Amino acid sequence: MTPEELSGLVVDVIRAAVGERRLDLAEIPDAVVIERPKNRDHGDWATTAALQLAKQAGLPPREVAEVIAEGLRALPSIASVDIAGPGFINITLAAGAAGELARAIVEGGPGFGRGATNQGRRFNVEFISANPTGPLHLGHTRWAAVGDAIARVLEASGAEVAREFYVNDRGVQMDKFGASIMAVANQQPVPEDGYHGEYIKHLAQRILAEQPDITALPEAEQFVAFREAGYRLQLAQQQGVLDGFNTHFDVWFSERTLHESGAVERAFAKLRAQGHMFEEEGAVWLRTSDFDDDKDRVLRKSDGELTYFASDTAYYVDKRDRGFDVCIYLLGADHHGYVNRLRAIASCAGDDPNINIEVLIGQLVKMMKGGEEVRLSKRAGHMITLEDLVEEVGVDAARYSLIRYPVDSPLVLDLDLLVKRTNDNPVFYVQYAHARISSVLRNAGELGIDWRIAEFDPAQLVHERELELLGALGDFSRTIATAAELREPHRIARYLEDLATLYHRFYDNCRVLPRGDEPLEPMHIARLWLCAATRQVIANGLDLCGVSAPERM
RNA sequence: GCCUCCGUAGCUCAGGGGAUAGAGCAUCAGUUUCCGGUACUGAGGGUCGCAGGUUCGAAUCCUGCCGGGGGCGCCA
Repeated sequence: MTPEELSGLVVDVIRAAVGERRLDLAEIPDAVVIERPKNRDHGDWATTAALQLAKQAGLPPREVAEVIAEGLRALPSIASVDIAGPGFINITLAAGAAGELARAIVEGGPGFGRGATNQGRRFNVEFISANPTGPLHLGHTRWAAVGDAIARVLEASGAEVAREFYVNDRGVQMDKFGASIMAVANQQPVPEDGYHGEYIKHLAQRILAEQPDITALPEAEQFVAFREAGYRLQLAQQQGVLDGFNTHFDVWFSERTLHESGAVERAFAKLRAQGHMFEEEGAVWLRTSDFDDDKDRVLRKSDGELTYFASDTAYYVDKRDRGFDVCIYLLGADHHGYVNRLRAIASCAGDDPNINIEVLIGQLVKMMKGGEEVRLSKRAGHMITLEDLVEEVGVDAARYSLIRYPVDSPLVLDLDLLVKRTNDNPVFYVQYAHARISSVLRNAGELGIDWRIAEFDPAQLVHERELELLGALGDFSRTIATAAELREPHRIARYLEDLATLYHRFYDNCRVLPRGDEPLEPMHIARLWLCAATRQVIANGLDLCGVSAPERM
């Protein structure tokens, strides 16, 4: 039985009790909270329904619990019900009912655990959005992993999701970038405020190889040619690297197209109609201070130039025009000052900033190697890039370790640890469990055991370790739903680590395959189903992290 | 000055108002005729930064302080 099914049973019992006037409730809940008790002595599952409903029922929680417990005890799939503490209801399932979950998981396959809490909602998840003026650094790498995982988790909750990368291909930084490449190509010193990385030299060399006559162009033309060629090459570099990082964007949105397509004018028209635009000192402003922002923002400077803020504004309006219900932004902590102004944009556009826009702020990433912090600097020559990290630890370890912490906690990656193939390294611990199960199932095949077509008797699963494992498996759906709702994919990783531990404990105590010349018993088949179910959940969970589930390692 | 994040075991960190606050590492002590020991079992280790408040109940929510990271001024 899945916890969702159990929740349904509890609701049925409550409804019946209300019908018989044993409970007096104005409103019967659609579902109740079903949790695994921390202490296994308390049974398979627990619900706080009585505590939640006591006030409404006008009864002490324990009396409400007694009514619910009585109804549950009459059900054949429930072995026993206890009331504890202030009114917890602890439930132990009948032998076969708990084990049926393994069948549901195996039959559910890759789709097991998915939910519908976000069915029908369209999300735009924007992340990284680096300038196309250099390689992606470690901060970008965190967003690549986390943003993609958030998108995956949202999809698993039924949502339609677009992953979007905003390309800042307009403005001063692009010009500095172009000027830097041109300077190097002409063997001149790079401007003081330009880009100095080694990659600038490589870009210059490639462009010179492709366009040998480029330095013969007049300076103004040459500058544009270098800038555009560098842009094309650098963007392609970022795209290739992200592709290799298992992060695939649906939309690469160029800031230039925002201006060329008339999106800026459309956005301005909308904001003007909403009544939040005004002119002062020759500049055009958005009155964001009408909302949470601490001051008004300039859209068009007095010299006629559009500000970066104007692009942000038009971009948001454009996303909403494209039909997204919720626009999620992932920004680094160094951009946290943008939160209020972004939310104010939504408000000025007539949207609800608590519904249509979400800005997630992530703390920055540090990296340790040999006990020393490696400093990051986009402008400096010594830059730690996504490729550097992947080269050292691989895509799986990189993604997993970036995902397994809440984004609002600062992250320190210990490279020396991440290359270890031991269980200090959580991704190996989880992947190892998957490989170990795969091995057991392979061995079953070699013994001629086809557990899939053999009859599965779930009542065979009665060992304490088996029930523990089943309980954890049953928590997977709720973990996904919570991770999606809170935009916290790290919960998936933590869940997988707990699940792996419980699998190892089961494996240590419960022999799965018949030994030597032992006959094949129904218990063996049942345990193989449990193994297969566990492997499926681990694989599904790793997929939500964008991490591979190896059958051998 | 204002904003924001953090403060939980020796270390790195989980813990969306619920039962005795958890995990990994580290330390110490154990476990294997045969399915992957890259595993498992046990022990020690805590005024959950401090003080108030909200309520049946607070590590969790609110306020104030202390300590630390980061940010903010027609810049991109």
